[in-house]
Amino acid sequence: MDIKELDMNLLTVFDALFETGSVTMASKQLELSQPTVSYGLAKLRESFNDPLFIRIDNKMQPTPRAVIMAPQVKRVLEIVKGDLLNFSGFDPATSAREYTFCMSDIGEVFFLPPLIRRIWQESPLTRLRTVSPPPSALTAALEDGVIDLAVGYFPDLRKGGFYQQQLFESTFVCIADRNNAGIRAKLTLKSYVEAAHVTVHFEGRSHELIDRHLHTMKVARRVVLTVPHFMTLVEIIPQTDLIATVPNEVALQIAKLNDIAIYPLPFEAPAFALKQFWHKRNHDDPANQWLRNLVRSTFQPDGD
DNA sequence: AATTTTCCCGCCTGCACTGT
DNA sequence: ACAGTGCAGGCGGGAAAATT
Repeated sequence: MDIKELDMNLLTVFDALFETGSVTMASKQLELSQPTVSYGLAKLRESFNDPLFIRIDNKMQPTPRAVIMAPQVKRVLEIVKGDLLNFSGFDPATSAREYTFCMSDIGEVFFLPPLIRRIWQESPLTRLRTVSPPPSALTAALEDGVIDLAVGYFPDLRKGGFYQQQLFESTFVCIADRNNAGIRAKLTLKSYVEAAHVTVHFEGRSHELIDRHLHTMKVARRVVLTVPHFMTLVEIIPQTDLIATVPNEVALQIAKLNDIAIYPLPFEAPAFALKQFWHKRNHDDPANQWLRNLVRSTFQPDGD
């Protein structure tokens, strides 16, 4: 017999009949009508080409074939009930899944170390990968499931079908060499305007925020160098008189790696939100939910 | 070409009844 | 008293048609 010809629901009828020895009792146990169980028994008889249960007085006695089948049927039902229907889908302790994050280079430096610690505490077999696709490709990569989570500043992710959650708010500061000739103790608007600037044009586009802000303030700065990575600043700043306007977290990371000075901007700097983004296809995925909760609790000020 | 909608057929169920 | 059968109604699945 082909498995397609067997109605799996009939196995529960078989099991109830074997346990109760009665069509009526089996129908009560299964919450079906008595004729339904009788019809089910007829189908079982046809499927297995055996009477299976024979009425002797007022009891349905199993045939030798039914006696052999009974423990096998029970095992199948236990597998379905226990392993298939109670499938929670994800256990961080045993999961060996690989997750792909989208982050800027400084995002990797800032977000990854604490995140890796938390992830491996709960899920030691998990593997991680970070990528920095261009903004035009990020949407498709999240949609296609190539990227599980984007963490940082991604103003281009405005299309429908995405969820986002704010982690914290950041603003800008200025970094410069401690012995920068143009700055003494405090950064003034005059020295800011007169200084030579290095800017970072990376895919995350946070630089556009400060550019727009300076434009509305009608403040012109002299940009003499543009680089694609924040990490370049680690070596450039201490070796030149260039200054850079960067997110606060970037400045703190760079200051850890080289001896640089951090100054508040001589004007009110715009704030911007660092968020995590995910596509709706991953919204209900238990593994992605676990990952998002971990990111949230690691970086949200009121997270646990 | 893929997805959604519609329609039809077959199966399941409950009721009523007969058989054991 | 309980198993089994026939019948009618309702529902679901699959195929075909329509739509995007």
